[in-house]
Amino acid sequence: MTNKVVTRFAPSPTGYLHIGGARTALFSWLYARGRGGKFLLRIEDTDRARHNEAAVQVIVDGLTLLGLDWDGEPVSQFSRQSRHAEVANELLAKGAAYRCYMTPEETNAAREKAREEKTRFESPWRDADPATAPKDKPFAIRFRAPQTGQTRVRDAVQGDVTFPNDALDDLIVLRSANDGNEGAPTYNLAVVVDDHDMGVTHVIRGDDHLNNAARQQQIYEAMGWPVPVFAHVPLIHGQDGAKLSKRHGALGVEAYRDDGFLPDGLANYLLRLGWSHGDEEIIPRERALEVFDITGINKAPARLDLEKLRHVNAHYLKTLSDADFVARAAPFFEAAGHTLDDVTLERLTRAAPFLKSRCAVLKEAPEAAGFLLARRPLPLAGKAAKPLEKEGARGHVKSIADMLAVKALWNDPTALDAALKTYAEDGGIGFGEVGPALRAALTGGLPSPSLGEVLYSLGPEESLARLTDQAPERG
RNA sequence: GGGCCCUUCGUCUAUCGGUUAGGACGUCAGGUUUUCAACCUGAAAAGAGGGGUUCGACUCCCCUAGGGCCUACCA
Repeated sequence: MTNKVVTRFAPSPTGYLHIGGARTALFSWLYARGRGGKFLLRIEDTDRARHNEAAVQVIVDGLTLLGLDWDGEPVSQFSRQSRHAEVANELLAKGAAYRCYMTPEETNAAREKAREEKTRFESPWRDADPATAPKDKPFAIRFRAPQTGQTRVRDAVQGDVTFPNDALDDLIVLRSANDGNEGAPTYNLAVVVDDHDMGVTHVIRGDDHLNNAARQQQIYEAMGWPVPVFAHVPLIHGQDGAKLSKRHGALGVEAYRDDGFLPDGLANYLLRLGWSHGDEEIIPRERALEVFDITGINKAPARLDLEKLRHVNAHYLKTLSDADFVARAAPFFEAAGHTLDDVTLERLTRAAPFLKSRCAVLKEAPEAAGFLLARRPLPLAGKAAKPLEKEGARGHVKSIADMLAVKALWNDPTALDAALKTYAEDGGIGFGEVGPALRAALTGGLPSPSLGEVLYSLGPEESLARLTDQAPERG
């Protein structure tokens, strides 16, 4: 028996993998994997209405997209109902819980009254003589929580947090027939039972669960189970400081992928959001596995900053090999309406170094590759055509086309650049006399890399054709 | 209403009582330059407010203000 770290990610299936959830999943994954431990996935679908295969698939896809893997099959909380009921009955047998026969109306009234009188909500059945229990009325099982004193949660992020017990009333642990879900556990029971049964040692989750931790701890104690280490990480907020919601833009990680963010870029950004390791900004996965620790997590919520995300992503884009970059960008070209035949693919691969430096996200690649994708004859309107209207410009274009047609340097952009420089020098003219005209002829004025790279990317056939298109009319 | 948490440049953050309060994104200025980027250099930019404790507080304590979470037979 070792003290292996076991963490888990336990999202509620909402139809997308929330970016905040993705971050806590990343934290949990890093913490476990960085220590040779296990990372588990559990779906919180205690509520029957939430039990939905499609929503589970979305979460699985989202985690996979981020490069996170988990041990074993995802556990559905829904499938563990009988075990939850078993524990609820054990609690009952121990006297740590009791049957509560209150109707919804009675509960509401009592709750309201307690609030008005600033007292703890109490069920009359807590201390009722079991003999007086009705025979055929529906009942829920309520946890018998301590009425006085306090509960202290030791949190690895938040520190010690103590709650007055009179603020923690007796929660229902197993639902009654008054609810459509008779015999189903409630969240707080299910998490405790599942985390215990799954051997979870570190519960890393959003701090919206900090209050629940106190109630859950009471259940652990009532069952005599060891309490895991809690680490409640702050939620992610939008640019305006309010909790991240739909009006702030994309919530699901899928949306970020669709915008062309890389898994590593997204993960690095998310990692640094609310967690830091000195002045390190670029922390690749391997490094993260090495240095991530709960102690670096901040207590304050962080705001999502798209610009910084783009910057980090741009960095990872540059680390991709040319072929990998093109392969990943391909779907974005298709989506932009470009058909990628072999010739185009080859040109894109040759232009990859330029494209990588110019895009922050893959979605921008088609626009950056505009000069490659343009069809002859290139439209040259207004400003773009100007360099070619200069005295002698078209003549130079023609001469250079002739020169390049016989030179065998098409596999080396720097050699191509050098050849152009040499042409200018030999002619005793400044490069400014020929450069702009060449660029206009080759790219139509679209953003492009150095001329040598333009020629190299386009290849001899297309390059010479574009140049010849702009040669002076032979009359 | 009650319980709990949070508060350093616009944003993410460093600082673990003594620093010219550091870094990154963004912004601005300059450089490079055959276009657009990239890149390089530099600049502006912060301790919410008020009380304490201390020789000395961003750092420790209290109050105020602002923000957030929870307060379900939701998760």
